[in-house]
This record gives sequence, structure tokens and C-alpha cells, in this order.
Amino acid sequence: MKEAVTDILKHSQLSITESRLKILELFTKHNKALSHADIEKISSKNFDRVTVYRTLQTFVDKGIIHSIPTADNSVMYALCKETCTEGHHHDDHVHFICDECGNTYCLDNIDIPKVTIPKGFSTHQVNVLVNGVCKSCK
Amino acid sequence: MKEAVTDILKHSQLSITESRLKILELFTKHNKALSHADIEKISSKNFDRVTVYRTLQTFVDKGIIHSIPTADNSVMYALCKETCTEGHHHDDHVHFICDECGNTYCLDNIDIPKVTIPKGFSTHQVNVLVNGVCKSCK
DNA sequence: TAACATTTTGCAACATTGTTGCAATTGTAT
DNA sequence: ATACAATTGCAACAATGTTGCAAAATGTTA
Ligand SMILES: [Mn+2]
Ligand SMILES: [Mn+2]
Ligand SMILES: [Zn+2]
Ligand SMILES: [Zn+2]
Repeated sequence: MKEAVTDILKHSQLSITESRLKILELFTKHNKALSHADIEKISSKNFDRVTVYRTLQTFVDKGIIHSIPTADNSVMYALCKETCTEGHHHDDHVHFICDECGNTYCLDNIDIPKVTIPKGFSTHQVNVLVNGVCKSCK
Repeated sequence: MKEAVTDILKHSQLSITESRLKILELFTKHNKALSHADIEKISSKNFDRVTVYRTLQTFVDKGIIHSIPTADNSVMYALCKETCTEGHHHDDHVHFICDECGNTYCLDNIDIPKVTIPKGFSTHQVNVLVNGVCKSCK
């Protein structure tokens, strides 16, 4: 497990530090999106708030995680797939937020639906955000 | 114009106050989503920050405006259609954010696409957020 | 219109979230 | 092991949002 995490950092040409290892491990262990607050709460070691902010920003920059817009405008982050690289995110998948447990999941298997846009408008990116009840909470 | 605004407040059983009139007028005049900061900036009279927060919350509660999730997790608000009522929002439309001018628009004419969700999941609400370039900026 | 009851506002104080500069520490390469 | 570069933690600050309460505005009734 720790191997995989180290490899991700190396692959992104990031130096291997305790904060990066621990925080990235949280993402690989929990199969769901995490907020800054989540990370501070569930992390064994108490990193400085600033370190967590900077680590998350670094991961986003490097294409390791992506941020997720949510209906309540809290900031969530989740692991990217291999296709994302520095400066080039391709997180075109549906995000599902369970109104029961509050967990946010990336639904990678679902196709992003085609959205028709008015004449004269052009599309860069489509975010689809579904609220509902997840499998475990049903 | 001011008539319409007054009517909306009456219809929602809200007392007619200067803050509510002015803030609601901003939404009817500007045909786009507004943030808390926008309102403080463009409003002629300088309302207290707290008043703006409370007015926006009241409008959301009453089904007059709805909040919009955005990719950068800033909080935006836009006018609801007539179908929204106290405690019952029906803002099932696409939101478009222009990456040039930064404006956010509600696309009411576009159909919300059908999203297929994995077995065992159920859907309450779908938010579709499109980033791109708007007609005026093209 | 005037008096009253109710609601809303503005202020102050506080809480939460995020940012920046800088010195001390840690990681990497020689 | 040493030297250099990058990262961390701290402090201070900025931005955003919340709460309690007294003053002011609004709606209601007489
Ligand atoms: Mn995702
Ligand atoms: Mn809308
Ligand atoms: Zn759930
Ligand atoms: Zn535009």
C-alpha cells in the first residue's frame, strides 16, 4: 500500500515527505472524497493546517487529486485516475453525494451525459453532481 | 419594475423593507447569478454584511432565489422561476459559467440530461454545471 | 394618525476558513 | 557527510460567515 503511494509521488516528481505520504494514503484508503476538515480529523499525525492546504493544492496541481463542486459549497477532493497529469485534468465523471451518510463518490463507470448548449456558447467542461441515497444507506 | 419586486415580497409574505427591495431588484435587473460580494459591490446603499447574508438566506428559504454550486466553490445566487415555493425548490436547469467574463447564467430552456446511476443508488437532485465561453464573449 | 406588537436591521464580538512571509527543519543529490 | 533546495510550522493576517442584542423600521389595530 505504502509502495503505491510513494510511487505516485515519485511519478509526479514530488519529494517524499511524511505529510504527503500520510495525506495521500488517506485518499487511497478511503474510497470517497475528503474535505480539508476530514483530513485534519482522521489523520493520525496532526499536521499544521497550512501544510494540509498546501499539500492538497500541490496534489491538485500535479493531477493527483481533483476538487469537487458540491451543492453546499464545501470543498471536497478525490483521487484522479491515471489519465490526469500536471495542468491537465480529465475528471469527466459524475459525482454522487449521499444525503444520508454525506459521503461523496466519483462514479467513473457512468457516462457523462451530453448537454446541449444554446447557439453561440461553447463548452470547456461539464460537471454533473447527483444528490441521492447511496447503496449502503438504502 | 419596482412593482414586480414588491409583489414578489408580498407573495412570499415578507415585509417590504429597503434591503429586500434593493437586493431583489439587483437580481431582476442583472440577468445573471450574483455572489454576496457582488451585491455589496454593486448596491447603491451599503447594507451591513449581516443584513445581506440574512436577506439572501430568507430569499432562499422562501423560494425566491437558489444557490448555485460552482467549480471554484464560491457561492452564487440566482432568481428562481415561479414554480419554486417555500421549502420546495425546482431549479432543475443547467448552470453555465463563462470562463471569460466570469458570469454565471441559468439556462432554463435546455433540458437537464438523463443521468444513469448504478444499481442500488437513488437520485434526489441533479446539478449540471457547464464551464465555457458565453455568447457575448465569443 | 397614533399606539402597539412584531420583525428587521446594524453593530459588536466571535468562529471558521483560507493565505502569506519567514525561519527552522527535512529531503535529495553529490 | 555536506551542500543545496524544498517543505514545514509558526505567526500574523485576510476573507467569509455566524450569533446575541439593542435600536430602528414595519405592519396592525384602534
Ligand atoms: Mn471525481
Ligand atoms: Mn439557476
Ligand atoms: Zn450513503
Ligand atoms: Zn462571457
